[in-house]
Parts: sequence; C-alpha cells; structure tokens
Amino acid sequence: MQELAELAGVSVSTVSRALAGKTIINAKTRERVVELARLHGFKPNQVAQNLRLRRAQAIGVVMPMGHEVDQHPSDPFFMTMLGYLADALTERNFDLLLSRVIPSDGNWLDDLLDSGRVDGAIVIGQSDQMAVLEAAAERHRALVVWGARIAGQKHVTVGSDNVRGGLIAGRHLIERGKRNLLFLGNPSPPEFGQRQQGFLQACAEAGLSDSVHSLPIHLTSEAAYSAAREFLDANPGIDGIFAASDVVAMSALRALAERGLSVPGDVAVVGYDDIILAAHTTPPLTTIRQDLQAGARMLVDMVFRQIDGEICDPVQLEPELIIRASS
Amino acid sequence: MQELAELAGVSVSTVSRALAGKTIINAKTRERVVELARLHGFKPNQVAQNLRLRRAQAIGVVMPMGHEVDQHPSDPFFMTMLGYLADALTERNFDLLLSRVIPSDGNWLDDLLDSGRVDGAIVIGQSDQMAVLEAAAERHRALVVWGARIAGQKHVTVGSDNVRGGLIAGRHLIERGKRNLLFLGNPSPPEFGQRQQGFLQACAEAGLSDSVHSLPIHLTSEAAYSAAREFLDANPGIDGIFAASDVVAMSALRALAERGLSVPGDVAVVGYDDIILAAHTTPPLTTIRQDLQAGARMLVDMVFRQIDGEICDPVQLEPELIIRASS
DNA sequence: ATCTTGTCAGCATTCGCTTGCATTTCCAGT
DNA sequence: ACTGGAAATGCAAGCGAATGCTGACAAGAT
Repeated sequence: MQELAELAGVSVSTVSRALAGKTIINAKTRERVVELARLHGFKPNQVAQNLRLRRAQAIGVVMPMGHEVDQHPSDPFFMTMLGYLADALTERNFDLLLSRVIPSDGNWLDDLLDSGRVDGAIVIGQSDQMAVLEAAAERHRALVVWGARIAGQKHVTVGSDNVRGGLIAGRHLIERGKRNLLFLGNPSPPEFGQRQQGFLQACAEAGLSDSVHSLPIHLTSEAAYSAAREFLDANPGIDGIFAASDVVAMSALRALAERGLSVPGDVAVVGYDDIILAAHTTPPLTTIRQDLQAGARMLVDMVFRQIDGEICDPVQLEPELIIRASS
Repeated sequence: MQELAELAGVSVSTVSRALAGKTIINAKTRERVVELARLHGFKPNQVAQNLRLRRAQAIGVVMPMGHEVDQHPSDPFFMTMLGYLADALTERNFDLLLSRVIPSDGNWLDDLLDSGRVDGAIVIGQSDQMAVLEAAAERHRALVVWGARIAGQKHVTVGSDNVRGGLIAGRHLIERGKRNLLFLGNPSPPEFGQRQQGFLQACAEAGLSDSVHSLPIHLTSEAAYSAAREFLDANPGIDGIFAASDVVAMSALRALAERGLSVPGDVAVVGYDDIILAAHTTPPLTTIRQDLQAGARMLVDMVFRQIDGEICDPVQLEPELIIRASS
C-alpha cells in the first residue's frame, strides 16, 4: 500500500480510502489509485483488514460426528447442504471455514468461536452434542444449528419438522396397506429420534403399535448391513420400511433385492431427505423431502441477523412427501 | 493479553511467550500464565497472530464448477474428498476455507491466493479451467490440483491414472464377453476424457472400435436421464456400460431396471470412484476405485511442501478394479 | 483585502500479537 | 561481598490496513 501510495503520489490513508471507495476522496484521485492498483495487481491484505476492523468476514461451518463416524463422508445430504451454504455465504462475500469435528472434549465449539477466525458458526446436526451447543448458545451471539427443535432449548435451530415428517411417512405406508412396519436408523441424534417418534405416532393412530419394529443402525458399513439382513430373516413379515435417511433407504433396497423381495409389492420403502440420488435408485425412492436450499439460506440469514444483534426464533420447515416407485 | 499480563504480574511479551510454550520462560511462570489463561478463558486472537506472523494458517479448497453445475452438489465423491481433506488439514492445525466457484472471470483463483486469507490452495477438479490453473501455477507457489495429469502442464496434479482406469474397466467388460460397449459421461473435464480414452483403447485392443458408443451426458438431471433412455431404445444391442462416475452408473442401473434388462446378464455396468454407496446399489456396483484418502493426504502433503519452497512433481495413483455383482 | 466555509488529504494512532535486543535477576564461584 | 555469565523478563518496533482529527487550500462572502 505504501508503494502504491508513492506511485500515485498520495499518502497511504488516501490509498486506503480510495480503495474502499469513500466519496470523501476526490473522484479523480480515487480513480487514479484504483486504476493503479488494478494495474499492479494490488489487493489489500484481508488479514490486516480484518484485524483492524475487528471482524473475520467468515462463518464457521461444523459437522460434529459424535455418534457415527462413517455416516458423514458418505452422505450426499451434507454435500448438498454444504454447497448451498457456500453459495449463500459467497453471495455475502463471506468465507466458509469448514471443520469436521470428532468431539473428544467439550471445547470444540468455544475454541472456534473464541479464536477470532469467524464471526459466527453454523453447526450441521446436533449429533450427541446438545450440552456443548446449549453452553455455546449462552456465551455467544452468532450460532445457528441445523437439527431438531427441542422443547426448552437455548440454541437456535433450523430444520424440518421431523416428527411431522415421520408421521407423514408412517401414514403413507399404512395407507398403502402395509401393516408390519419397521423403522430403520439410529434414533439417538435428535433429528432421527423425532422421525421415529412421528412414525410411531402414525402406527399408534392405526392401532399398529404392537407390530412395529425399530432397528437402530446406520447402514453404510458392511457390519450394519448384515445385521439388517439377519433382522429381515428373523422377521419375514415386514412389509413396510421407513428409513431415517435416503442413504439408509438405499441400502435397504439392496437388502430387499438380494433376498428376492419386490419393492413395493412385498415391502414398501420410504426414505428421508430427497437427495438427488433418490430419484435414481432402483426403484426410485419415495421419500420425505427437506428443502435444503431454503434451509441453508435460512441458516445463513439467521447467523447474520444474530451478528447484527437480533434474537432469532427456531424455524421448522414443512417436510413434503415425494411419492415415487418404492411405495 | 494486556489484562492477563497484569493479573500474572508480568509483561505482555512474557504472556505471549508463555502461551506459545517457549522454554525460555521459566517453567513456573509459564505454568502460572497458562493456568490463568485457562481460568479466564483467554485465547489469543488468531487474526492478529496471523497478521504478525504473515501467514494465514489456512488452505483454500476450491471446486470450480465450469462444465456442469449440477454435478457437484449431488456427488458423494466430493463430500468424501472434502472430509479427508478436512481431516488432513485439521491434523496440521490448519483451517479449510471452502469456496464453490462458478467461474465467470479468470480471477477466482488469483483473488483467493492474493487475498492473504490462505497460505495455499487445493483445487478439486480441473473442470474447464485449465488456463486459469496454468496462469496461477506460474505466479504462486502453493497450488495443487486434483485431476488429470496432462502433458506439459505447469500446475501440479494429484489424481488417479484415469487412462489406466478406463483401460481396466474396458478390458474387464470385454473379458466378461461384452461386445457392444457404451461410455456414459461428459468427457470434457480432463479426468473423464482420459477415462474415455483408456476405455476406447481397450476396445481398440479387442478390435471393437467400430461397435463402441459414447453418450456425453451427466445423469443426475431428469433431462439427461431421458436422453439416456432414448439412446438405449435406439441401440438395443448395448451389453456393457462404463460410466464416468459411480453416480452416473447408479442412474444407468435404474434405467436398465426400468426397461427390464438384467444386470449383469443383459448389460454389465462398471462405474468409477468406488463411493461408499457403490457397495449398496442394486445390484452392488463393479467400479474402479480411487483411493481418496491417500489422494487427499497427498494433496495436503504437497501444498505444505510447496509452502516450504519445495518443487513437487505430479502424482498418479494406481486405480483398482473392484468387482461386484453388476458385471 | 480579510474572513468564512467547504473539500481533500495527511499524520499519527490503533487493532492484538510476536520477537530482536536490551536489561534485569539469579546464583555459582572466588 | 563481589563478579561474571547464564537465565529470565521487559521494551518497543513492527505486521498491513482503517480512521479521527488536524491542516492546507480554494472559492465565495463581506
């Protein structure tokens, strides 16, 4: 900047103001400086800028992987979410600082938020980290979580109405005449737990509480997959499956195909998320869509409002049943 | 830091050194300072730190989406890669600055590299941005690209040997007795182009150059999918498909299932990547595995070596044929 | 010719931290 | 008690940019 100032025959302050487009600088001077900067490829150092302006111009995006290490890398859900978040942040000229955290201590969030590297954080999925999230929400202003709304929570969430999603899925299977239902997925992350809860509620409505099963596993590993196979062998009567996510549903489709069961004739399958691949499975998957683009925009919007000091309320997006050939 | 210094009865410099763990500070003093910092939840501001140390402690990871906007959000490949990159960078205490770029001008890379926010960049996929990559490689030291090695390139790449991968896939299909082969995927990104090239080479070896087809589309959109259907209708003899990626292969499986063709009996299918879902399709997908974890480690390793001033050579990883039930 | 007012630009300080060098403290050796 | 050298600490100068305040200058008012 020094050099640029000399080249332009002005002071450093003038260069700074010119580059910032301040109108207090004479238009001609300003243009000359800007042109000179362009010519010499000068870009102000953003780190210095951020220090001076006491900001980071970046939002941290964190995926805690407390419960199931192998879920995330495989899940197109996260990629999609991440893509939309990146877009929304880029629009506002903010950087996206990505962390994947395998929580060992309870400091991962505070460390990020206190480091000065970010102006706020978006956490994708509550995992088993409710305590950490609650604590961080007390101490920091700008924090939004993608996940389930839970009564009495301090941290602000955005997410689909999982109970309702589960309910819709359950009713749909029942409407299709299925009576021996199975919930497939680990219910310990709150989102999944609520999906299960809604599903069970649908079963209760239909008086099916006794015949409904739950298999609390995630299906991407070979071990979990064979566990599911064994379960199907032991319970041949199952005629409807609601999977906690599309990825789990896809594995279920394979397991069914392998034992020669037709979908949806013998067993109907419903997933959750409506990832892009869901339309391309064999057969295409009936699923509960979450509008991730809207969700991502919401998340970003809310962090910014929090940065500006606003207090935000949790948001629940309406889930939508997408009927395809698997049910 | 000022306040902490007063609390501890020492100077700011001593606090700084103590927190940095410098042994020149008396062990007792050091521990006292560290303990005090912990107690009051003090964390040095990393932005200031970075400014002073003229570093960013972050690597930019960029996905240019020049050719096919809808490929990336859907592709588990990227999520997996990103996950491994995040892990490798976290290990070294570096941040990962994520950008998704839809290249409009040719400055996206320079802007990132000159901004001072990152110490280096990893670009995932060359897309149609070869010119930009070449230019940036001239001007900057720390830049590594995941993609195809191309003769005479200035930018350093890490990637699987795509030609060889395509060759292996082609030979495998031929070995299975398939004679009417189809390459499915857009060959304009260099990686895909090389896969096609290797595939065609395998066909040439077997004297099949005349009967081999190529359908240059990506299959996640409904439009592309129906284009593929039409092609299959028009060319009923196809008995082997090599898809440019697993995601494309999955859609192909669906298309085949819909027209009642058995896999691999009527048509064998081979994918590329070995994403986690590939083992869980119906039927499980034969594919060419790229070791993404090794690739990600390599990428990270090489940026750091470049930051240290080393000059690195491109690396090609050996692709591996994973035979499953689709062939 | 003097005073007022408004425009522009520059000086110097600041953001929070690190570090070369100067200075003080400590202690063994005499 | 004195001294020399090592060990420990403090001082102050930055890192690269933003900005409140002051000063210079010109044009218009009196």
